Amino acid sequence: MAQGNGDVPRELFLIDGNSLAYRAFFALPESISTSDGRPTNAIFGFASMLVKILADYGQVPTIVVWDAGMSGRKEISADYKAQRSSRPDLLKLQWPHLRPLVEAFGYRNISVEGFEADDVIAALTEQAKERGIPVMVVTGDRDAYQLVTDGVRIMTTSRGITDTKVYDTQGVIDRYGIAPDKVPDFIGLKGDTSDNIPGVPGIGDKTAAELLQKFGDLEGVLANVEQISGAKRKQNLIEHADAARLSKQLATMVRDVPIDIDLEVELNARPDRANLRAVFRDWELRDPLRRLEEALEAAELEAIPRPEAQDTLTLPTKEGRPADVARLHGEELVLVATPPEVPEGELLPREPKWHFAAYAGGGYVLKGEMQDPKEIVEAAGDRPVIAHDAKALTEVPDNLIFDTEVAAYLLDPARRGYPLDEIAEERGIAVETDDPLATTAVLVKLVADRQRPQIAERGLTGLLNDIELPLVRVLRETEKRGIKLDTPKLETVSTRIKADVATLEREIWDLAGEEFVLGSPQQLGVILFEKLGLSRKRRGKTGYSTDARVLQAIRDEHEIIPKIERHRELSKLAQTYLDALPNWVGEDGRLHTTFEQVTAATGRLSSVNPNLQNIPIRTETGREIRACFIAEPGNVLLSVDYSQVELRVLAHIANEQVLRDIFLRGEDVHTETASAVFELPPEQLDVGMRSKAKMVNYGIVYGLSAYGLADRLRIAQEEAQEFIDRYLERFPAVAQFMKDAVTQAEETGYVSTLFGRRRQIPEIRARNWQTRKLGERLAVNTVIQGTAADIIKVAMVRASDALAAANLDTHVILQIHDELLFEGPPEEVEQAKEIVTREMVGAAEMDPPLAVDAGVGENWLAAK
DNA sequence: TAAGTTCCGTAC
DNA sequence: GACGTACGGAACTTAA
Repeated sequence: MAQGNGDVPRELFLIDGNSLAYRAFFALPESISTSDGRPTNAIFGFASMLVKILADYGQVPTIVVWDAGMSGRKEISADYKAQRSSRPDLLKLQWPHLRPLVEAFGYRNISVEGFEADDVIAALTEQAKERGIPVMVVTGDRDAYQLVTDGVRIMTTSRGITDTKVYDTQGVIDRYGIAPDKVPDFIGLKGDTSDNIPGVPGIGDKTAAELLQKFGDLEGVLANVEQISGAKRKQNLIEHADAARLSKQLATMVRDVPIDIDLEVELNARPDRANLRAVFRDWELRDPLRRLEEALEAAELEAIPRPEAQDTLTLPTKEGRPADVARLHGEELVLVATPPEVPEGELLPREPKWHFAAYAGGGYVLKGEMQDPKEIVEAAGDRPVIAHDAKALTEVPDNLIFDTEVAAYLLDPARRGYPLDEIAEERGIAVETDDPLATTAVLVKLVADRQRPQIAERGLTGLLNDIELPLVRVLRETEKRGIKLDTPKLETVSTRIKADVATLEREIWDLAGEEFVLGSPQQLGVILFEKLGLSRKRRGKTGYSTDARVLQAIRDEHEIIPKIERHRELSKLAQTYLDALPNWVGEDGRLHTTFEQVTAATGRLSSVNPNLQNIPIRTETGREIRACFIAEPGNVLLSVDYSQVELRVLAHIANEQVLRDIFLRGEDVHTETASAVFELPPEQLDVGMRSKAKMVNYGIVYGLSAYGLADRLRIAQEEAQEFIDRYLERFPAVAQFMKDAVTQAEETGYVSTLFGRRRQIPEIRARNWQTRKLGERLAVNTVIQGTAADIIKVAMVRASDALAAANLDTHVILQIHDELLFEGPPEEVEQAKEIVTREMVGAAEMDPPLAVDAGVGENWLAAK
């Protein structure tokens, strides 16, 4: 097996096939069988155990060893394993299928004529030890504890078949009170009923361990029998001394079995997935199959990043200036940079120095200091650049051809983060230099080389090159430009709102009869539901729920409730926006958010520090806050947002003609949906019908459930289900699309957007019903939300490019999922609007086509 | 005291 | 528990 220098080889699993098969057979009811009546309890248990090992330890090299004789023990004792000679019929039927099962896992079956499995295991363990390969012996036989030593562990099954325990040397001592090498002496004294080894009568676990601790080994015990207390025990030891010696002999594993096997070859086993699934299906091992799929997927994720060989790469570094990157030979230049450290207690160092490192694949890494990250980016010129989170360089290189963080995101968008050392380590990449930053530079190069084929295999190249990488620069420019906040206006709003909040607080305290922390749901719950005795609705994990829906439901029960609702609304706006936003204003009077490109699992962007994607608009006070986002004097804001982009995506992907026609006719989609579902002309619909239809439309996008819809529509679950059924009847292609998305997730483990973005959905194979249902919703929602995300990303790049190409001074300043906000001179806004509309509508060819609404204003509210 | 969790609410 | 994706503030809990 290929191993890196100094790497510990992977643990070799040696499984006692006979022991495991018997365990499985007796542990599970004989009623377990296939639908055509073939018994499968042993197969089920055996397979479950192998899956369990796969799940817990990954694709470990494994050899399953079978008995092929008695290792000469019958000659020693005619009674040895006497009761096992009659293998039950039901087990006999299953026996021939166990070896093929093992092979399907990619594991090796071994038996040596004339020898028992545990002796073969003992011999293999010796061989492995000589080669420094750690071993895990899997067996139900206690004899095998004698093999345990440094680098050799034992896994035993207890109660159920897959309920396992692992013992190392200390584990054996803790469990039995003796060292592993004394196990034969131990069994010699106490016997082993399962193997018909007699031992000494009256001596069990405790006494055997006690005697061995005192006298060392069996011979020591027998030699000192006079010192042993208890007349009966002494007599038994004397009378059964020879039986004890014989028992010890039987329990001692033979370690010199002649085996011709190349362990190095065995260490590379790989499961034959198709065959494995077929075998599991054939034996109708439904539950084990589900766990198998989970384990295979996990093993796969582990297997991809863990390549065969990876030695630690050691490289020298050279000090230099940014301009020296020109001397690095190699086409692609890796750039990394870290900002100046701010010393404790100081605001800024006197001479802020960035550190940089650059590497191009040659014999050394360039490292050095600079005043500004621009220096290194400028020095790179138009040379192809690779980085990990290029946006963090503050200046995006002209020719960014790869970004390891973005690539890692495309490969697995549902992860929480992509630290370089983590994604390198997963790929078995190790680098050493004399400088951490230089090491980072080399890691980026090696990781990129690993990721490129993975990106290509999964069809993600276009998404990366045409969408995500160009977007990096656009996002960075958008962040830099920022958006102006009308701080004085925000201040006046803030003063007024805070006064209102204070007034409300006093009024609420008066009504409650005591002062309490209004912001504490816990305290509020006590006041409302215990002191005032209002009707309790839902309970959370920790107490009463006091959320907006609960408050609304009990609004008429007490005059305190509307005040609390109002207080909630205003205090929320005050602390989240009015208080927080001014602190983020830069020296230029503008807010500069950071767009996270590798955070949302669906492909959406997110916005942090501050989050400018959740600025209020729905309530009146919220709209006042939104109006504080303004254009620079002399400029205007242009807001262009997609109209019903997700439902259009749904109509397109699902190929749903009825829904498509609604858009083609240009009608209001929710009204038309209501009309279709309620079978009424639009003019006969009441307001409630449209809002219900709207909720169902959104529900579909989110992966509708009857419960969720019932909850939101405040109707019975049955009624909600009926409503959904009618909807899906009217839009049958939508129903089909949902099924297809779920099926794809089940079969492949992931779903894809229109642009090929992938998201793994492990939830779909969960054992837990709730989690599986969640997986189904994720499958549906990710396709729609993800495709919409792809589209606006394309639009953002296209619009930005087109505005620049037209020499306009209008620039994008925010992206809010389905909306792009621009700022520019009023005299060019009409042209800008045309360009942006054209580019957004043209971002994807769809049927129905994309459509946008545009607005212009001095502030964001007015522009919407 | 710091870090993590829960609840809640804002956006799309 | 409970229809998707986010971020974040405050209260509260737990660890050190």
